[in-house]
Amino acid sequence: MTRYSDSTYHFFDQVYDVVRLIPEGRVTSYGAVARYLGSGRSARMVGWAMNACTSKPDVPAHRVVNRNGMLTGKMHFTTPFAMQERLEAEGIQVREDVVVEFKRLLWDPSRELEL
DNA sequence: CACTTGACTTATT
DNA sequence: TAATAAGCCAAGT
Repeated sequence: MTRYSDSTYHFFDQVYDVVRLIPEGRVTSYGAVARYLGSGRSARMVGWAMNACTSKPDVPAHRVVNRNGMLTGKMHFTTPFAMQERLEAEGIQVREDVVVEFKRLLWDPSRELEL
């Protein structure tokens, strides 16, 4: 198993916790999660964390897309279609690998959680 | 140790 | 509005 530094592992947990809070039928972006976690974390790190979450079925990774609503991570799922299928199963329409009405469905943790 | 890569985003041209 | 550059930061080579 790949080993990560303690700080990195902690960061992974933070990302997973936020992703688990995304309501069904909503989506968020890597950047939104990174901003919510703050403290020098970049969107790339969030994507990197998600890449390691494939073995964590309880993390709704399909609800995390890039800032344009594009399903950039679809190729990392069990099948390239799994991500879109899961989204559509929640009532989220996907067209040309992009979430329809993304702007309306966006769930920004730093705004929705309104700390 | 230097360079490339990547589930990203923002700024600049 | 679209293409490019720059910032990002850990891992892999």
